Amino acid sequence: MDRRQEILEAAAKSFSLFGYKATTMDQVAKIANVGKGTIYTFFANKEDLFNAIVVKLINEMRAEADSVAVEGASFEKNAHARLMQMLKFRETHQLYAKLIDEEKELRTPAVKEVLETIEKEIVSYIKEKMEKVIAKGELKPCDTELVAYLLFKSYLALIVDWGKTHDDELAEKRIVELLSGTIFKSLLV
Amino acid sequence: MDRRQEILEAAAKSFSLFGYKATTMDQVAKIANVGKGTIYTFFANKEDLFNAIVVKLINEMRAEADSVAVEGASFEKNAHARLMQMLKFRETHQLYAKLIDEEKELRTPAVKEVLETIEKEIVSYIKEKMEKVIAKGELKPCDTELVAYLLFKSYLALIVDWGKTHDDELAEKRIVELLSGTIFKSLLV
DNA sequence: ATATGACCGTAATTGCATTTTAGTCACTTA
DNA sequence: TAAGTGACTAAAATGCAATTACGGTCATAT
Repeated sequence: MDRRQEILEAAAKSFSLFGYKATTMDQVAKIANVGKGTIYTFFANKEDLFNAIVVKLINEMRAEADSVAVEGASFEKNAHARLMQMLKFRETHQLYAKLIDEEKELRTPAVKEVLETIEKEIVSYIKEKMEKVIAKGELKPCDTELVAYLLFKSYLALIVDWGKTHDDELAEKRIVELLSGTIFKSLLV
Repeated sequence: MDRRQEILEAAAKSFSLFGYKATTMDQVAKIANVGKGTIYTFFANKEDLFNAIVVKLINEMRAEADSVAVEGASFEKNAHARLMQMLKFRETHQLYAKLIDEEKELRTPAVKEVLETIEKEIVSYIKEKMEKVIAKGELKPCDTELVAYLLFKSYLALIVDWGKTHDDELAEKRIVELLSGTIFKSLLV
């Protein structure tokens, strides 16, 4: 079997299980059943290998977000479903969850960078979907970059941050009512 | 002069200059020109002394936020001015800025707690102002707790977070246009 | 009655020896 | 002879013992 692929799978497994810092190149080589030197014929260094794994993660996330959208549903419904799915992905996806934990506990710089990349990806994903819907005339034209950013940050605040400083989680219904009545409403034509 | 007051001033000075962790009780005693034991006749422990200082900080912040509001101006105008002022206060106020830095660098638990307290204070301050304006009939009744939280988090995202992952800061005008057209608009009767 | 600072146990820090790790490269293998 | 390997190296991380620094107390002083 293709050595590059074996290495990618081994690395994905190890990063998911132990995080970036605690994954060693020897470890990956052993899991992939290749010599350590072989890894360096495909990837420039550890970070390069890591980034390749993260590209896969981003694709999986996009696929999952796409899978919950419904053809013909309103922008609000689909954007909500997509954002909720991506935030769920943060906790569900073993590697993503591990990286968030590592960023909080270890402050590994490579991990911080990668998490920022993923968040930027989420924002541009939302922006992209918004622009499609604007082109269809369902939404008013607007500062899509900023609105997408605001939407993402709002969901992050309500779904993730709220729980950290309050005893009870927010009910999804309460969130929908809030955002439906404020941000989403104002975007309609 | 009143010993309690001397201690408070010395502590404020030291916390502002060196942060929570790097401030020692011996240090405070020396600056205040009292014996260390004297501090403990007024404050149960270091954290208790720290909290007393933070209460002062919160009052200063409220005062500054109140000072930029204009009698008779719209909720949007005043809320914007107040939130901008409080976010400026985060960077301007020596102690507040020091604590944010210490939380980022050192992760001192007492500092984390205190920063959460301050943020909760900001949210309830906004909530309080909102409810007054709703009582006057200028705004629709709504989930004030959540809207205040959303407003605060939105400003934090646009003013503070944006700059961390983008090269350029957001122009205040662009922010006003975004929020005016989305959240604020939807709150009007 | 109030204030003090020497004192105590614990936690943090320092300096150093040891181990681990990313990345290389001379050598092997097919 | 092109592709693959793992012993090797320099640098970084870790573990550890000795030392220092700190929050809080309390017997004594004012």
